Amino acid sequence: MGLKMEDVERLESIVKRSRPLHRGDQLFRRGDRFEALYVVKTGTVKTYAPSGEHGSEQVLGFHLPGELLGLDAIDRDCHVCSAKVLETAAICEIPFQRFEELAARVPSLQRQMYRLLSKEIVQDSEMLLLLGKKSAEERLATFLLSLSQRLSRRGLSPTDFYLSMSRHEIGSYLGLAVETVSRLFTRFHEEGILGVDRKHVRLIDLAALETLSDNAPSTHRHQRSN
Amino acid sequence: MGLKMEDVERLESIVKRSRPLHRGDQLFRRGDRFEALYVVKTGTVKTYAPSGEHGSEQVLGFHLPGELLGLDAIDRDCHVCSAKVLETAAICEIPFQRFEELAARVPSLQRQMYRLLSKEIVQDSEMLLLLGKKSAEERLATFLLSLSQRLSRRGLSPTDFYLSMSRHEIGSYLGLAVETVSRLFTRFHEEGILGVDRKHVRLIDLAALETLSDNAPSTHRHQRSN
DNA sequence: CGCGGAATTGATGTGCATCAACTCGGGTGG
DNA sequence: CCACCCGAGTTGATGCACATCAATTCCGCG
Repeated sequence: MGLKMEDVERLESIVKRSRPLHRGDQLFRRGDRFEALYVVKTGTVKTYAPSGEHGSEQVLGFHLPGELLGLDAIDRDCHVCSAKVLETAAICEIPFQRFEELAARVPSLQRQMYRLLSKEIVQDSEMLLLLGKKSAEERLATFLLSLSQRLSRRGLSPTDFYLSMSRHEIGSYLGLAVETVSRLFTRFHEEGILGVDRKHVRLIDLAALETLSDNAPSTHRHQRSN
Repeated sequence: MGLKMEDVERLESIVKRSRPLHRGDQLFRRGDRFEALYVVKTGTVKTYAPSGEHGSEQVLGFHLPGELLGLDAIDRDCHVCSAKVLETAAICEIPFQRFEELAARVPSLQRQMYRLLSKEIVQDSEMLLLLGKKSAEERLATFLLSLSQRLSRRGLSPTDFYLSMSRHEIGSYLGLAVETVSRLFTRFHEEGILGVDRKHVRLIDLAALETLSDNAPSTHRHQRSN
């Protein structure tokens, strides 16, 4: 992380460990006053925002162990999206007020915070590219690879994992209809790229996925060059 | 801004004013070492990243007077996108190293910086919603309204402005083909929502645009509920 | 065991990309 | 100052990727 041991300790001294949360629990809601940032220790959390008025929602992200959420709330001092637990989760809470005071005295922590915020921006812009230019196939491939990499970073299997989100949520996140997501899973399965059993996924042909993810001439597709 | 006068002065003391830049000039390129953040004083700048390998690009944003760019580079210490001047521009440069030192001593500046980074994240997530769920019509309406608001914030006319970007760039930014953008301009024009003459735009029916922007039943459209 | 939401699968429709001319304007050089 | 050119923009015709609609099927759970 680039932090000294003593700094890590100081950081930990202000962190609160929350009781375990369960599927469906809300971590925070759109409009809630901004109190703290959250770090996922185990489990999965999704962030989402309403879209239109007919109750539909846009999934903004999935947060796996080791990942931070709540950064959106700093600007207006209140959350602009909601966060819901998808899979029994342990979450740490970092009171922002106190964190800020600490950061002001610890340059390396400050730096780290800037980096995190910046990384978030970079990731969002990768997502813009995905939504703006990629085909359905490319999107799902990219999504699966992203999960794979993020899990492996935490020492979990990069090829064998559990999708704690529904097909519907995957679709919303990727800008696709549920049915399209379902069909793609089936197709990837048939093509021997992955094994699917309900919510368990086993990535078999990583190389193929990467090819699909970059630019995907499945048959001889029309490039969306825009 | 929420900064005291003296703090503003201290900030200004580290800012460099660059010579005027002209259409086509590069402010920075993907891969360039991260040195500074930039503030647009006048003119317009676009940020973009390559996409695929066939030379096409994804436009990531347009930066108007008063807006900041370069935040993406903090994370990896190098720029992950390129920035090009669209319209003769005056740009201020904020050396990040020195800014960071100053911010560590000025809490209000620190706070402001966090806010800016957070705001960027919020805006990106609004863009995700746009690209993930909105129709072509909604996208263009949203885009025009966004320009309108941002210009008026700077005291410029919110209803009468010049598009310094090409139709192609608008399309890339909104995830649409040039032709679609062109057709929409024509349609909005015919419907009396705006006046278009080449790159000059005059917003006539703001209310209509806002309706279109939120959710657009042009005829009796199919909701993309995802 | 039986209900209900999630997922799959198939049939159909459509919004927008793509392909293809054509026009327009602005710059260049004769 | 006009003829030419070339890239940007417009407009029309066509096709396709994916949404939408419509049944089933498949669990998970009370």
